[in-house]
Amino acid sequence: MLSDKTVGRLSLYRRLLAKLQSQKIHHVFSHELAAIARSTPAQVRRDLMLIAFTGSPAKGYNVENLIDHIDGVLDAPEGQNIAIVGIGNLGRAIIAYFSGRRPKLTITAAFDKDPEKIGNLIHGCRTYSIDQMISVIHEKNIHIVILAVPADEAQFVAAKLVEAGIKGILNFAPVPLRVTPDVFVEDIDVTTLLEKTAYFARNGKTSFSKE
Amino acid sequence: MLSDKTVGRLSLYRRLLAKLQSQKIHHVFSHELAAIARSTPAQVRRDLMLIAFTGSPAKGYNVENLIDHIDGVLDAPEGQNIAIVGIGNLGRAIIAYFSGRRPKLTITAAFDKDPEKIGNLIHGCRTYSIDQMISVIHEKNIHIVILAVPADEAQFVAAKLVEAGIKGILNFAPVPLRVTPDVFVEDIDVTTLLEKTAYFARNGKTSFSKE
DNA sequence: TGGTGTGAATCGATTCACAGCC
DNA sequence: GGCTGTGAATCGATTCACACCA
Repeated sequence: MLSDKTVGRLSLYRRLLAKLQSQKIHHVFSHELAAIARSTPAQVRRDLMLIAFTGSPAKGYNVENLIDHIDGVLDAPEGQNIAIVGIGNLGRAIIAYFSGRRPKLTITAAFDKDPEKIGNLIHGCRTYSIDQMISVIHEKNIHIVILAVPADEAQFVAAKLVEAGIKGILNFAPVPLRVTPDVFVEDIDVTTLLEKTAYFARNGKTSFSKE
Repeated sequence: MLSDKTVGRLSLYRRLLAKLQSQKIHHVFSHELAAIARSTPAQVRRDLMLIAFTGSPAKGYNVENLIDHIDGVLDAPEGQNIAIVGIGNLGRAIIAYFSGRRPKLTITAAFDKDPEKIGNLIHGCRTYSIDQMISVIHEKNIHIVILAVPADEAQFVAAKLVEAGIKGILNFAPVPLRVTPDVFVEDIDVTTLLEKTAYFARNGKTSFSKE
């Protein structure tokens, strides 16, 4: 299985390669891809080696083929449906941002506890009551959820999601979720990330210095 | 200098300790803190060792003292002002979220290019034109910026921020920023994180399994 | 010559394991 | 007995360095 870090970089490479493709660039060397991805040539070559993609010393890597190859690794051929819970500013921002961005990942349902919001369409995505969550998740064959609710509701919702058979949670709530071990949780803890930024800005850690 | 990972965990510990404090819990053992932080006892003890905080075998760590000690490591005593660029749904969500949350980190200015938004107050934070950015950043002594603009504007704004002498950027734009090496950049790449969640949800990586 | 693919070396972070203490 | 503090061992990720190729 690929490591967390490698999967993250592959996702980034794919996005940068799509940009190159739109500029009619058809081949790229590891040092070129590394430069735009803020990585190193050796890292790029290692990552591509791990997914068994090969280039040629003469022309480097073929952009189209590499995109297709990464698609083959990262995407489910049949696509994956996603739900989002919590339709505040953050939830709306996320729906707007993802609408139409990744063809194989579609946000197909939104949930909120506010009765005012039930039935609303946001970028074509319908809002349901949290009470309907488990049945809608089953109906729509959803296995991944974006959790964008306040901290004090996160664990309650997470428990329901586990009950509904969810396999992955992208968690924006600043709370370490307790879930069964078969569920993958990716935390986005904005407070911590801001505190880290403040700490390193103040203590002069640069993107390059090692100490 | 503390590592990135350690700083992140200290920020999390502090938040969890504040919760314990509000529950009138005054001492905590490394295995207890580890359990609520989803970490390990050895990791907790190592992190606290790195900031030279000591506990006692009999009672564990004193919650109040540890919070104060982490404050001393992470916070600037005089506080740090923060600006945010880009007042869409995401920008508003972030301002609302941080308003009053960390006393030593205050969002004191917002910037947007939309003339409609200039002058608005959002949770007490005034919106300025991007044209005024450099001078306002100097006036308000801001060294940290949250970047929440669309991908195609991010590099342009980042260049201006570097020019303004910013030392840290929390970057929500899905673009690897090119900045001078004295600037610390923390990326929050939601697309990549969602793709990672989808990949591991599909391939059955659990929070515990190692393979 | 200047790139790829990759075993080996290195580096950093985590975990083990145990001495010392209450 | 069960905890802390920490040197040593381990593990995982990155980087080096070089054989091989066009």
